[in-house]
Amino acid sequence: MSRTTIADVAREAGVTKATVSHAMSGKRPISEDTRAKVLAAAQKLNWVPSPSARALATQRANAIAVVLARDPEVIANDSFFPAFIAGVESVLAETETALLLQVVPDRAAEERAYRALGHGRADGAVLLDLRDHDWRVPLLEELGIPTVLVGAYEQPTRFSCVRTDDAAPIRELVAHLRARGHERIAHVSGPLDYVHSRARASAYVDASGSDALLREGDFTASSGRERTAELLALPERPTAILYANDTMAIAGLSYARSHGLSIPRDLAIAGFDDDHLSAHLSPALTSVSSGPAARGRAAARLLQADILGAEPRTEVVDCNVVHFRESTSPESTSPESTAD
Amino acid sequence: MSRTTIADVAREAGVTKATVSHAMSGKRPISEDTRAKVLAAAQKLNWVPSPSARALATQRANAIAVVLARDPEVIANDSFFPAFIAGVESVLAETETALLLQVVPDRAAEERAYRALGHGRADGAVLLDLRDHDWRVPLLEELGIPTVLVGAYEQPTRFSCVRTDDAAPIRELVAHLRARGHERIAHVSGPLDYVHSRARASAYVDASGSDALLREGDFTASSGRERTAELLALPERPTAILYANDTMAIAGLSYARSHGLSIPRDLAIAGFDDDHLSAHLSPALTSVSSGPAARGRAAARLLQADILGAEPRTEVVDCNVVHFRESTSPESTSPESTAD
DNA sequence: GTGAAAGCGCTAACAG
DNA sequence: CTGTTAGCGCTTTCAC
Repeated sequence: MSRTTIADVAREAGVTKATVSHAMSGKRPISEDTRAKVLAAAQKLNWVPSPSARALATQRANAIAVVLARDPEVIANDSFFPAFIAGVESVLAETETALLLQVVPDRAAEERAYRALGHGRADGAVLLDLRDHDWRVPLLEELGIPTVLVGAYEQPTRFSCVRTDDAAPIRELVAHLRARGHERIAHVSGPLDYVHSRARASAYVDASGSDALLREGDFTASSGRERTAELLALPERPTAILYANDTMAIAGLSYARSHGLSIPRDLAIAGFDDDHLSAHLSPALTSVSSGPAARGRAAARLLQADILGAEPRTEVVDCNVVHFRESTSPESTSPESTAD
Repeated sequence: MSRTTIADVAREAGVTKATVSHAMSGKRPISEDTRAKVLAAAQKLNWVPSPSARALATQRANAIAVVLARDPEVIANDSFFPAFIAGVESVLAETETALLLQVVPDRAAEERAYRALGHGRADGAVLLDLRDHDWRVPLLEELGIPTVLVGAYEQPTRFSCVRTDDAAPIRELVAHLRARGHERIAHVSGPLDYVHSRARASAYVDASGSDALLREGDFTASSGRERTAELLALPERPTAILYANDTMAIAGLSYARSHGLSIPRDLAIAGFDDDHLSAHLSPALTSVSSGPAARGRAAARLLQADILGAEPRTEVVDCNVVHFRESTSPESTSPESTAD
């Protein structure tokens, strides 16, 4: 069961390990003759270089990492994450780079995970769900690990960023609802310590002129239900609710319906992230497609460039598209198609 | 920027590298005194062991791999995969094990990826979407890499398996439709070279008594649309269609509707994998929840046990639940809740 | 153009 | 109970 190593290949080809290494990498001139012999030997023995040995010697792992502090459960019901990962992988696949996905239970484990990256477990990291003064940013800066921040982040940083204009679609939605006569428009946000949740929430407050109808959710269906219940119990209940994701929107929709409200007649509803089935719901759900795949691709590209020594830079990926559907507009009735 | 190593810790604690190593792992008796000194030094220097050095020395990577030959695009629109990964991660998180996800463009790259695992890039592999006489199985057996097969596989193997009874829910669906007077029940399957697709298709053929209305799809919305178009163009068109996933079912549903059919009156429709939004569609989609998270957890457990030296074994995770909803039964009208 | 040898950071015999 | 010494498989000086 002992694996074949570079030494085996060298022996088979009648050269030294150094020659094999250079014949494969092309990092120094090799005669056509010996290169052919080496290639043949490697082929014959089915040799692949050991990633850990190479990582140890070069400090390069050919992998990038995503460390998640979220409950794994959330991954399953989130429409952003899978599409984002798909976008990342579509870029990584080109260079046979792997994605190291690590879910950690607590802060200590999270920190350990990032420190381990510095030792050639991965060459870079993607940071999602940033918070204000996120502790991970200075840590990774200190460790000197190439990193890309996905989403809004206010503090100065020398890392690459993938940004989107989170405020625009919210303004657009509020305007759309206003135009239809809605005056009490509520917002169920994501956790407000996330920068992106807060950016959207404050765009909402700006556009609607008040935070009286702002409620904080946590992206789960149950929080969508609960915040909706609170809002609908108000003496002057809202006539429209914007949710920070589709899962909460649908939970809210179900709740409202089970309490006798008709959507969108009695209550208009909009989601965020545009799950691929949202266009097919009844009523079709108005939602904002946030271009997760495009953002994943951008993040992977920036990170790979950074790893290869390019200057970090910020890229604004503007792929937010509001899909207006039945849940906010009684008249429109044909389900639209979703876009990436 | 030079990382702190075990040597730094040893120096700081006034002991040797070996002592540090053993103080951390507990693999040999250490006096309380020195252990405390070592721990303090490690803490002070924020030391984490280098995963690649450790992998090189122990042949253990503390990671397991999932290599995907699919188009990344498919990951984004698949409801099984994210939930499965979430299940896997929920088990791995307990032991700070990472998941190495690698998407490969072609067969050669796929083989290289598996061979690289043997060198301590990962300790084991999860195989999805098995085919008959899948070449990956003998390869991994030869490489001696602990592996778990998810889904049906007919050939003998010494690897662990996570199985489910794929036939039962199909039989149940066919019986359900028969009881409602349907006589021409069609099936749009997944690619028939997948063992699980074929298992379901043949259960369908057995239950329905014929393969005249069996069509092969590929899990994409467009194939759902096309196969539906073919079926509905038949002189005697089916009155019910079972699809191998919800994405195809919904595409079929849209197509049928746009051609003037009412669901379920003119055409009953059922999906598979029970996307978390399917219960909220209109009509709510009858679908089979295949317990992806439970299967992910089982796969991770079996694999970890195998890695630690346990005998491989087959576990039947029976978590298929058919959710009968409006798309197959005119009378039932309240959207049910989904379960894991 | 190629070989020899050192070393990446860790673990695991083997001594004491 | 702890120190010494080899490697794990690769890359990379430094010689030739």
